[in-house]
Amino acid sequence: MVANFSFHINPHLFKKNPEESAIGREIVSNSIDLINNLGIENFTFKKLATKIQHTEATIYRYFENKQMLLLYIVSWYWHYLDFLIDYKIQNLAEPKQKIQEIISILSQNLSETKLTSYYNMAAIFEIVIREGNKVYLHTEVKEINKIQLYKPYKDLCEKISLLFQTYNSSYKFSHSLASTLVETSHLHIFFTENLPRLTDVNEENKNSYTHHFLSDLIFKSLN
Amino acid sequence: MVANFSFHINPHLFKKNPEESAIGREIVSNSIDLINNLGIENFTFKKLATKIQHTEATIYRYFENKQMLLLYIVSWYWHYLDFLIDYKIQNLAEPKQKIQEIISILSQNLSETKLTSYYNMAAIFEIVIREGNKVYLHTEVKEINKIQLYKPYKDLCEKISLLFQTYNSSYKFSHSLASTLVETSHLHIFFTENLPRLTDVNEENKNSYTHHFLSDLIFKSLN
DNA sequence: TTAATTGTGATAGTAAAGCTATTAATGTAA
DNA sequence: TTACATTAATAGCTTTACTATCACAATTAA
Repeated sequence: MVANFSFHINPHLFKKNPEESAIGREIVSNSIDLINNLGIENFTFKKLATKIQHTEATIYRYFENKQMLLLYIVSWYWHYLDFLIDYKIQNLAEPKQKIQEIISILSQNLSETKLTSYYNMAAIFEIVIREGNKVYLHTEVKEINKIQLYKPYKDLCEKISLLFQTYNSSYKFSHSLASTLVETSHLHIFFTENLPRLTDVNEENKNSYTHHFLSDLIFKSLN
Repeated sequence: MVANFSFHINPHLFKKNPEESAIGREIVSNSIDLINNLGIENFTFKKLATKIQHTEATIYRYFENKQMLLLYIVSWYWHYLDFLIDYKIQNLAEPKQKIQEIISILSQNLSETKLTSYYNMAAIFEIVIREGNKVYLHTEVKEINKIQLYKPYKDLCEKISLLFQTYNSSYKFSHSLASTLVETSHLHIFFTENLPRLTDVNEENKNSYTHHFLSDLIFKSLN
């Protein structure tokens, strides 16, 4: 399926809406590739400017700094996930099936769950896994939270949390379990690839490992 | 209890061992306060140099860059945790009690579990919670892993994992559960403080919340 | 005792990163 | 046609990140 996603993005994320001009779209789309290749620490607006044949100052007209651009990309992912979850579970009858589907999406059995878009989705996933929690793990978290920039993440957790409640209304930690599911899925995809001794992955179970672990974790908590 | 911890720190972490000179100890001890106050992104060797009345170049004689200094601090914490766990569980008979004790330590019911040291322990904890996973969430993770700089973290997970196995030998994800326990404890301490809607914390359960959630998560997984 | 060696921190840089004030060009409205 | 507003480019500045070299003191060697 090919769709043109357009989510309501919090205007505090940018100085000028990058969706509304060709240069803006070039900035976002090329930054996704560049951040993925270099990592956010080595990524600079200068390098991006060179890549898209414009000047640094032009990029500063759209984004306050590279951290805001990263948050823009990660926000886009949160909205995308929210949308994808709705899309995937709408025809499933049982809460259990819906939860299983969410776990599948987060474990990235990608071929089946991916929706394509204008952006390089594989690069966005890698960015979110490696850089995602840097958008809140810093000293300005409270100020950024005040202007609602983490709302899409909270909404996503709220959605998953409600499903958990539907499945087992006596469970006391549904929000925590939802955020833990999202965070643990990202970390585990990173660990299985880079630090496998922090997991129990091996050659045989490689493809399904993260999915199995997350299913075990979530359903044992909920039952 | 007051103790003078001295762990075997991997020599790749520094250019010159900071434990072996007064200036080296000043560098580490003051960097802990400064990184805690500024965050690793705003922390610079120049600011640290000003604080300790020496030059930037002096600091560069000890540490390659601020990321290595952060990894030094986080490594110190991993060793400390490993030591503290041994110290706290040695007199406990049952695996269940031992696991409960580890969860207590990680939930930071601090007053009881803290061992004091030359360094500002409260600052180290805050650094680990906010900056800890930045030491591996980057593009050079594989090179750093090759020179064994994550070994103390892996050893810590191995220790916790073995306890899980003793408690329930049929559980298949003991390493994953160990790393998830450590990571989730850090994230949840951060969330309850800064992004409470990602959890189910409230005014009444505030103090014990993280501990309850982690206990529920771990023992349901293991039973 | 003097000369050579070694280990230390200080000085003084450079290149890149991060950001901004000003100017120039283009499009729109009166 | 002129005034105004929007947008990008130019050129800069400050800070960060890092390094080459120097100076000094302690140690050792002749």
